[in-house]
Amino acid sequence: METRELRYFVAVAEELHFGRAAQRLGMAQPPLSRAISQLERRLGVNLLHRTSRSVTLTEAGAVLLREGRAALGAVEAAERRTRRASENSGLVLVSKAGATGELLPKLLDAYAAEPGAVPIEVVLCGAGQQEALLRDGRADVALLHLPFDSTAGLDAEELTTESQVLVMPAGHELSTRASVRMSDLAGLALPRWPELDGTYLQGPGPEVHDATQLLQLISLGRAVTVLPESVRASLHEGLTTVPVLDAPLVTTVIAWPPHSRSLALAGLVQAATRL
Amino acid sequence: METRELRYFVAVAEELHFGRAAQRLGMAQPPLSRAISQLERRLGVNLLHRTSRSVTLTEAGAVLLREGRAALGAVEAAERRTRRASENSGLVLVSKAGATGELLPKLLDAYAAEPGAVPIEVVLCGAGQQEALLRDGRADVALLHLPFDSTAGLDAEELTTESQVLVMPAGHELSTRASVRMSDLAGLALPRWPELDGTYLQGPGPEVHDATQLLQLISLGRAVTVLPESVRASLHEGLTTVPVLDAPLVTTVIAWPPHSRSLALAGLVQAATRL
DNA sequence: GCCGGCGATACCGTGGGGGTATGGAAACGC
DNA sequence: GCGTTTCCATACCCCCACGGTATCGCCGGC
Repeated sequence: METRELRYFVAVAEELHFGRAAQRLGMAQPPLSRAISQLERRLGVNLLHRTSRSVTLTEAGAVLLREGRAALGAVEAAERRTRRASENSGLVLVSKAGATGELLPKLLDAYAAEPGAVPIEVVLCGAGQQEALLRDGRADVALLHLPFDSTAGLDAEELTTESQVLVMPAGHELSTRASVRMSDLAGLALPRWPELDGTYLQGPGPEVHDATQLLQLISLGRAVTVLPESVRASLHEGLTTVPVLDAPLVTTVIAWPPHSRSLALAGLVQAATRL
Repeated sequence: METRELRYFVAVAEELHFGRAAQRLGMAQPPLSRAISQLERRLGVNLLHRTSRSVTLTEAGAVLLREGRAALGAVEAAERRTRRASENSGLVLVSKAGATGELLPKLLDAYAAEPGAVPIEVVLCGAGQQEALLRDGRADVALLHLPFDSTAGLDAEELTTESQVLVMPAGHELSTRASVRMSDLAGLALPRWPELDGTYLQGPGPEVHDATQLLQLISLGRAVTVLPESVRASLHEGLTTVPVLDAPLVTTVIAWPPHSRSLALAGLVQAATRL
């Protein structure tokens, strides 16, 4: 199977529409139709249920969509990492915007002080994006927060564990409490984070994709939220916190794609675990 | 990058010889040369140091070899899993030959008794091969033994933990001891297992690649070894064991590629964790 | 200095990937 | 019910790029 065929199939499977998929791929619809049928014939597998009115995935098609995306990611990663290896341009570290508190600057300082340190480029992204960046080679190493992020398919080392606090505007009704429990938060407008596929579940509460955005919404009184206690270091005026006793503990880990330990990466991980 | 180009590069990088690589690929040498230079030009990266006498990898080339193999594995996996999904032919479970004792039959029985169980094909392979089989889609789920195998890049659930015993012929000088320590084994002919790349380190002791082979060598008095205590259930006459007090504990885990939880796989994992 | 080995270059033929035009089936409007 | 629209498949054509053969250029060994 060629990556070209995979790209074609993924486009069709995502659009469920040959015309739009062809447009997205910058080609005409007939060759795309032909390419997909050829792929099906070569695999000996029906990937799509077609009527002249609609296209849907077969079970095998769904498998190829999932596995094909991963394979395309791996190919892209190979390409990007090769390019970067030739430029010798250090490491790319990705973290959620606004979610690392003091840890990230401390890590960067500690690592930079090591002999043989390479430049570290820091990329901040929205929630749930780090894994995709690692997977397709746009990043080499990530700071993740369990249990929100998943380390599935990654190597990881634990760095810190912390409890969580409720973040709210200073005048909020719960702000005078010494502590709260999750049950006290029932009915409050907790923000909704994107799912793995980038969409949002239905529900009350605003849709957010990074911490800055979220904190601003809280300042405006449009939301409250539960976050790791380290955010207290970076709160503006007008926001206050109280501990949430029974919120899950948050573990910050440093994670990287398996089998891609360069010397530089090993040094960074070592510096991180020594913090 | 097309998978064809990747296959070409991997062949050349492994052979370090255009002629042999071309032969392996079933093509003539000139188009291969051209394809590789095109790849280098398109990537904007030098992958090979060439003299008219020899070919070696550049640093970037080494990265592309590593990442390219993984990417090709992912593409193959996509293809195989798609085919298998269309035939609806159950799951393929891989384990080291002779290393699972009672656990494997118990797991298969327990799972088969569940409603909606699919057929499980069992593949037994040599040490250190399971990960490759999972990676390229020839298997869906594996039984691994920590700390010998690695779960890097896989999802896993722990099943059992056990201590290790020394396995030796009945008349062996240590067979009368109630227990031994690792230091007692210094100088004995411990067998050598293959490394991740399938080669063997230099050293005394025979080269082995599965437990059956190993037990036979022990019967012949050509080796002794340290294995998880569950092997005692499957030892023939003439072999005996004593506990090794300070050998690392062995954890058996069930592992699968991340993000490939089919319903059938989820059922199998659940059955395994309930054992 | 000649030969042998190896990678690069030159040149050619063909298959397949991509384009346009059109067919054909199904849903929708009136 | 018939025209219209929508959307995938088919028919046909063109051209590029992939692969093959022949040959060159370089280098090391006998």
